[in-house]
Amino acid sequence: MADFKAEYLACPIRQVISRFGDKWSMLVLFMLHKSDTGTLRFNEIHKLMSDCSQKMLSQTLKNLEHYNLVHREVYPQVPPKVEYSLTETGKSLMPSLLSLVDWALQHFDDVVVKDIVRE
Amino acid sequence: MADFKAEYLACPIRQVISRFGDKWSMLVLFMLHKSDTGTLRFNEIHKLMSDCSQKMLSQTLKNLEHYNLVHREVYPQVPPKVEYSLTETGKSLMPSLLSLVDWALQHFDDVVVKDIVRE
DNA sequence: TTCCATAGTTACCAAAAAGTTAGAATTGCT
DNA sequence: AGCAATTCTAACTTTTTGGTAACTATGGAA
Repeated sequence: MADFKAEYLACPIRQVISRFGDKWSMLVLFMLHKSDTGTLRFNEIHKLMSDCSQKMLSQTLKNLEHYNLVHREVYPQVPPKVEYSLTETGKSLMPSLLSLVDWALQHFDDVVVKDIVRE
Repeated sequence: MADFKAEYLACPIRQVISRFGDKWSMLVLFMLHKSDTGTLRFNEIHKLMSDCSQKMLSQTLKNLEHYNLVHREVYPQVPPKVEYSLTETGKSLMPSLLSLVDWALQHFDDVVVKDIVRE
């Protein structure tokens, strides 16, 4: 997350990658998209992505909220309840993201199996 | 680049991100796509992406070749000449990638200016 | 003979990202 | 008093990524 002035002049790809190209962001967006109700609580997301630590999930959600892709709704209860959902901007990213997912599924053999078979 | 068995079971997003979500891969693909002839030499790419070091460019190209997104053609000359181009698989990724670029352009204000103005 | 160009590689170091573990905060329940 | 539930945060460590600068190979040209 550095050098924004340089990126301002550079390609939009750089902007996307540097902000959402981390290990978990796109996966979180996808989970929210797939959810029936459109919302998920912190622990629900965590269960869906159990290999993501609480810390990383929290960090990822904060980042997505900062960039206005995810909305965070806090209910003043004890124990706390926080619901996450996609914003309109977040929703607008989904077609592109799903397109990437489709590509990955179609080219699974070219790209993924290659690494697994190697062992 | 680890833990492929886990990823095999996981979401295709993970597969894409873990392989091409680095700082330079998508940018290289985009440059090859934009090229008139469809091919670019090492130094040509380097000039287009001058803030990418030789080492990183070399590494990135090697990775993209490994995953069959980029074709590497060596001409046995001195000084050496090596031409890079997109494979069919590489070309097939472009619509999704361009869709992401469009999204970034459309949501520039929501996402990018935010960081720049902050200073 | 020394230099040039091209396409890299290598060794070393710094920075960033991610993981682990522990614990904070709240309040009702037992 | 002690515990449970939920959503985090802090301190620390490890892993991964990226950057710099110097070096290699080749054969023709000056």
